[in-house]
Amino acid sequence: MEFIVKDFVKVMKALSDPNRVKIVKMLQHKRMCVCEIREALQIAQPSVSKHLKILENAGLVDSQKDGLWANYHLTDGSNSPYVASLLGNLRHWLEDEPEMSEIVKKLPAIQREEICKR
Amino acid sequence: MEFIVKDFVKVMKALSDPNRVKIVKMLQHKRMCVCEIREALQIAQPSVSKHLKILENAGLVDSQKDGLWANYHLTDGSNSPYVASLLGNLRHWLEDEPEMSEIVKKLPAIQREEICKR
DNA sequence: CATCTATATTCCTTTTTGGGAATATAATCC
DNA sequence: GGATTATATTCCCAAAAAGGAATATAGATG
Repeated sequence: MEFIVKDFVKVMKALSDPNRVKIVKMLQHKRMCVCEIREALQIAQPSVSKHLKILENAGLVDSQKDGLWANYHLTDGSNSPYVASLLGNLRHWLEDEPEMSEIVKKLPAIQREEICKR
Repeated sequence: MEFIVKDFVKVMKALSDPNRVKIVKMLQHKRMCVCEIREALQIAQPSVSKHLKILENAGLVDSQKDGLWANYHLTDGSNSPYVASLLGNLRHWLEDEPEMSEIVKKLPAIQREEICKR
């Protein structure tokens, strides 16, 4: 498999938005559905869907349908060395960052059943 | 030193443009002035200067004035773990990529003295 | 089948980005 | 000092990106 500049740029672009970086960091902790992410980031649902699509196209995340819900999770990066490396590094990068810590702290309180239905 | 999401995003953004990635890859081979980069990429001089500024602000490159010339070179990445990691990986990433190989092949022929004066 | 709900898509607006022409700046050379 | 030259900056335009409201879609449930 041949990787070209465009593939690399696609991964960099995917990670060059604060909200998308936050999504990746959150998914390190648990798989999440769109409305959970929406609640954590406090942005509109279509925006979340679009961010997820960009991350998916870059090979960073994948999703699994479960009834009405779409559960998003990080990939193993086996399809791209850039994805593998970045996801690996992001395990420790930004781990103690204030903005991230705050969101991660909120995660356990975000329960799908209580948040959706809106 | 504390690194926040914004610092990470700045590095990703800097590397999310094909021309800037090419500049980084070229600088792995030799320090270059603006007009040499301009010749290699075939884009206008102000565009080169602006790309270099973005790379510089992200901590990826630095420059040294030498008379009229500004010699740009890669940093050692000691100011940011993200820069260090990415510059390290980019030593081997895209190394045999067709678009990159072509540019690198042209590098030796690009001589400052013959190219400038335009 | 009608309704509800989670997500995706479309559409529109605002902001950001990349590009180049023109201009400014600073160093060199006569 | 005046001309030349390499680079930086400004300005403007076109394309891309991010955001949300509205809408479409698909699965679940009565």
